[in-house]
Amino acid sequence: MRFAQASAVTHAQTRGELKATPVQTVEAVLFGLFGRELKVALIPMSAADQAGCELLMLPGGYVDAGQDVDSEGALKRVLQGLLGLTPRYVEQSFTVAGSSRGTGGWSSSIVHLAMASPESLQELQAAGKISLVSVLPEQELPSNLALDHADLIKQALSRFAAKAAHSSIVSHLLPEVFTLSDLHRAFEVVCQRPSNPANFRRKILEANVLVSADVLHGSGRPAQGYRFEQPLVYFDRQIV
Amino acid sequence: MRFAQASAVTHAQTRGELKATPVQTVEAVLFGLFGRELKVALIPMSAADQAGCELLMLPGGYVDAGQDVDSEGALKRVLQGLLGLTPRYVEQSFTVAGSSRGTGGWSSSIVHLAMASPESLQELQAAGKISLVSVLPEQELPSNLALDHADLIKQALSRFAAKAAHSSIVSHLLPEVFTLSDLHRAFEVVCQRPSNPANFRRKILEANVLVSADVLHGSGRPAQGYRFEQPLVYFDRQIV
DNA sequence: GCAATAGTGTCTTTGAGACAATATCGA
DNA sequence: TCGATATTGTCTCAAAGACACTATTGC
Repeated sequence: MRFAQASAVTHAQTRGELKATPVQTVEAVLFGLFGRELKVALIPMSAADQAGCELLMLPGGYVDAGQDVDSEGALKRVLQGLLGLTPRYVEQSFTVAGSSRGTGGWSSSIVHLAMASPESLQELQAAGKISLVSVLPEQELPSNLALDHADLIKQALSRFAAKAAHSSIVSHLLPEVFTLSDLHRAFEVVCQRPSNPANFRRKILEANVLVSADVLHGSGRPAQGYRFEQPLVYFDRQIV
Repeated sequence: MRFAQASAVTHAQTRGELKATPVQTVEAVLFGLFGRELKVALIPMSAADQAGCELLMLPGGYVDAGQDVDSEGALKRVLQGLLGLTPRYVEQSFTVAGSSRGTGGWSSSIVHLAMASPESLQELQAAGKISLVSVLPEQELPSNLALDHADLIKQALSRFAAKAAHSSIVSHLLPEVFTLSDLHRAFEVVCQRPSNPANFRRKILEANVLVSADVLHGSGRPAQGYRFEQPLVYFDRQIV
């Protein structure tokens, strides 16, 4: 449906009925953290669009110039409609625009970085609404991704990792209250780089951006729970 | 012209003749380095668009879905048509999209970071085609900027500074061959932060990304000329 | 007790910053 | 010669990393 319309516009335009009107979409690279695995939520492409094989694509849709006030608003509306999901976090990441993206004409996609709780994603997967695919280092993404969406995921992850290294953005992969071990694991997974727990602890505490919360009980010694004072803070130095 | 058309689309859409079709433009925040002053090139808004007073705006224009292959290509075409200028460097920076930008409806602008030689900019200014305004720290931008363009400049500069701190991107403000003092000055100006010449020299040379060129003669002791081996390299650490 | 995870202390290495000293040109 | 800028050397301090050690729970 989405991409069928894109080619329709192109046809119309070559016939001269319309001015060259770019198609504009918003897309989400929606991440969830499952233990040490970072996963991306993808939706099946509607049967109308594909030539037989089962293709996956990023959740997204058209901007509605009538009701959307900005791109993040547009994305939230689309995700709500598509999946009934309100992500824990959404931010505009980058735009990919051009006429050779396989959409049949000029199209412009504003790609967003989004995060949701593993519970909500697991539920959607159980309901058959999304597929969760791992984005591990070394490992290739599945080959049945539509258009340039594999590229978009890689780009989004790379920007996510860059921002994660010196900000608290990974916190949105975790519950409101978390342990330092949880936070450390999130940093390691997103930045794709191991680091020393003791040093991590020192650096993050010295940054003075965490406030203590309840003690959390797990499988070993109970750990101090923390929450971030602010939803997003930037550090002076790299944390991991 | 540009923004008049934007409202036309909105009118059409409220009358139901068109689907809600977002307007899409590309814009350049075009920087030039003049000694220790970083300046941005702005063009006068056409008389048709403004209500009397002289407004300035970023050079930019509509995407032409027929001939543009990507946003950087679109921007280069627009700058060539508007100013006869081919910038030394262009890269997509960020996108601003929404319905409350003063353009009379939903519009999406892909903002680019661009750089040109001071000579070419000076020439365009002499020909009355552009105004050059300084973007110094502390100092406010002029108040006669159209729409949200003052914001766009600030955002672009902030991203430029962030990227400049750990990459060689500022080199495009300089001639092909430059001295370490030149390069140091460019880093200081863009990152808006003074740094020690000796330490800068050590760090940039240890990065092993410069190759020696001819010796350059200035007003004191002649300096070794250098060029970058690659057009854009990322450093492990902050350079300034 | 043991397994498992949380948390502390400390040593070493590296890089950042300050700054003095020396070098080489043109006038 | 001097003024101006380039270039080198070295010292200090702070942050990063490695790693051994102790602490507290459940079983």
